[in-house]
Amino acid sequence: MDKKLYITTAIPYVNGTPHIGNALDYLLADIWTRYQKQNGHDVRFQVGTDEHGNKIAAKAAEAGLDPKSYTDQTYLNFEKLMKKVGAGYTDFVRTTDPHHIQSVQYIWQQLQPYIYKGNYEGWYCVGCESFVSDKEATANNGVCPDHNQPYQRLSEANYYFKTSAFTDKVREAIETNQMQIVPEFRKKEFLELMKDGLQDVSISRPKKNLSWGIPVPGDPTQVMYVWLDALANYITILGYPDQPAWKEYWPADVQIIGKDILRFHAGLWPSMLFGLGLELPKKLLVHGHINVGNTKMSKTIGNIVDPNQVIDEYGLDAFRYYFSRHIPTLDDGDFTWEKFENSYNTELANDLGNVIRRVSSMLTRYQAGVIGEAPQGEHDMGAYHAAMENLEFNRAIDEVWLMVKSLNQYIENVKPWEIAKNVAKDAEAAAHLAEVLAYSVGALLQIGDLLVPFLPATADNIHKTFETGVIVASEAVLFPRIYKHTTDPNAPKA
RNA sequence: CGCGGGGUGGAGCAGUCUGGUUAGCUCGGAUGGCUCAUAACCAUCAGGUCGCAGGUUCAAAUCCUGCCCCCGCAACCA
Repeated sequence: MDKKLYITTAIPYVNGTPHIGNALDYLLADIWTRYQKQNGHDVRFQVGTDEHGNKIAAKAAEAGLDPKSYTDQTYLNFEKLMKKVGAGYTDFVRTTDPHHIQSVQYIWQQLQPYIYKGNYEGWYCVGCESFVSDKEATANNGVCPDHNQPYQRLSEANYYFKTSAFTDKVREAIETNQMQIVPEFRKKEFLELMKDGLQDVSISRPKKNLSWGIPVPGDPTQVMYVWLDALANYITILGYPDQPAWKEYWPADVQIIGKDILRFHAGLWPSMLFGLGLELPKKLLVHGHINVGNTKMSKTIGNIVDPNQVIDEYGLDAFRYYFSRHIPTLDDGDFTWEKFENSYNTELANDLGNVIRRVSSMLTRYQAGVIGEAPQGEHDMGAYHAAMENLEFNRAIDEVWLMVKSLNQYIENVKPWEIAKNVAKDAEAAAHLAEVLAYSVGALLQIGDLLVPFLPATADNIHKTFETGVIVASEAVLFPRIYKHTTDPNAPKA
C-alpha cells in the first residue's frame, strides 16, 4: 500500500551551466514521483551534483577560487533549475558533502578485494594535465587544440576496479530483467556492447594530476576518479552505510539516466553493487537526447535551447507538457520554438484550456455556478496506467487528450445551450441540463486527476474550480494563446 | 561483412512481435455546421506505390531473402 519507493536522477558535473537534458531528467523523475505519490506510495526522489575532478579544479583556478568555493556557487545553478521545473525532490546530494566523502571511502574499502594497482597508459596533454582518449587524440591529429602542443604517451600508476569479475553476474541481471533496462533496444545495445566482457576500470589518479577528489584510503598519493565517486551518490544520500534508513529505500525502483551514460550505469555501477553485496536497481530508464530541428544541440552551432527561457515565456506547465508529451520518454525527441508554440496553442489553449472554460462558463451562465453532485468520470484509464507503468509517459498523456477530445464531442452532441433555452418553462429540461453539466464536470475532474503528475498547477486549478460543487470564480484564462514564433491565423491582415 | 534504431498521405507518429474489416492518430489544408467557449469547438472531404526488388500465402505495412537511404553508438565521455 504505502510501499517505500526510490527514484534517482543523474548528477550533473557542475563545471557548466545546466542544459535542457538535465531539465528532462528532473522532469521525468518528478512525473514518476507525483504519480506514485498519488497512488499512495512513499517516494524518495534524489537529485544532486557531481563536484570533483580536474576540470572543476581548472575552472575554479580560472575564477581565482578554490574548488569548493567555486562549486558552492555553481551547484546553485542546478538547484535553481530543479526548482524551476517543479521537481519535488526529497534529497539533494553534493559529492563534496562530508557524509558522501566518508561513505565513498568506506565503499572503497569494502571493494578492496576487487581493487588492484596497475598502470594507465594513454595520450596526455601537459597543458590540460589530463589524458585524452585515443579517439580524441586521433581526431586532433595528436595535437591538443587548446594548448597547441603534441600529446605525450604517458603511463601512470592507477588503482583499477575489477569490473571484469562481474561480467557474468551483470549480464545475467540484465538479461533476466533483475535490473531492467528500459527501453528494450537500449538493453540489447548494452548487452551487445559487453559481449566480450566488462573491462576493468581505472578508479584513481595520482594526486599531482588531480588533486580535487576524494582521497584514496591508505594511499595519500592517489585520489579517486570521478565515476566511482559519482555513482556512489545513489546510496550515500540514503545514508549508506551508517544510517539504517537506507535499507528501506534501496534498491531503487527507477534510476533515470540519459543514453550517453548508460554504460556506466549498466556496467560499472552494478559491478560496484555486486562488490558491496547490494541489490541492483530494479529499472534503468534511459531517455534520449533532445534535438533542435533534427540537429544535435551544440554550443558550436549555437542552437542551444535554454529551459529557463521556455518556462519564463510560456509557463511551467507548458514546459512540462511539451517535454513529457512531445519528447518521447524513451527516445530522442525534437524541439523547435515553432513546434513548441504550435502544440501550446492547439493542445493546451484550444483543447484543454478552452474546454475547461466552456464548461465553467455554462455553469456560471445557466446555473449561477452551481454544479451539484458530479458523477465519477467513467473513461477507462487502463491504457493510461499501463503507459505509466511502462514508463512511456508520452503515451499516457495522449490518453488524457483523447478524453479532452471526447468531452468536446459530447458537449457538441448534447448541445447544452439548446437545452438552456427551455429551462425557464420546462423542469425536465432544467434537470437534463444539470445532468449534462455535472457529467462534464465529472469528466474534467477525472482529467484533472490524470494530469496531476504532468501539469500539477493545472490539475490543481481544475480541482479547485470544480470540486466543491460550486464554481470557484474563474480568474485568468488558462493558457492564453501566444504568437511569438508562429503566425496568428486570425490576425487582421496588414 | 562492427552493433543498434528507423524509412507509413505536406509534417510528426501508431500499427509490424501474435499476417486478414474501407491502413489509424495528431498537426497542417479545404468545405460546412455551431455559438457555451481562449475567432475556440464539431462534422465532412482532399491527400499514402506503407524505402526498393523478389519470395511465401487464399491473404502482407505485417513473415522470408537481397538491396538502397537516414540516424545513433563504437568504452573512461563526469
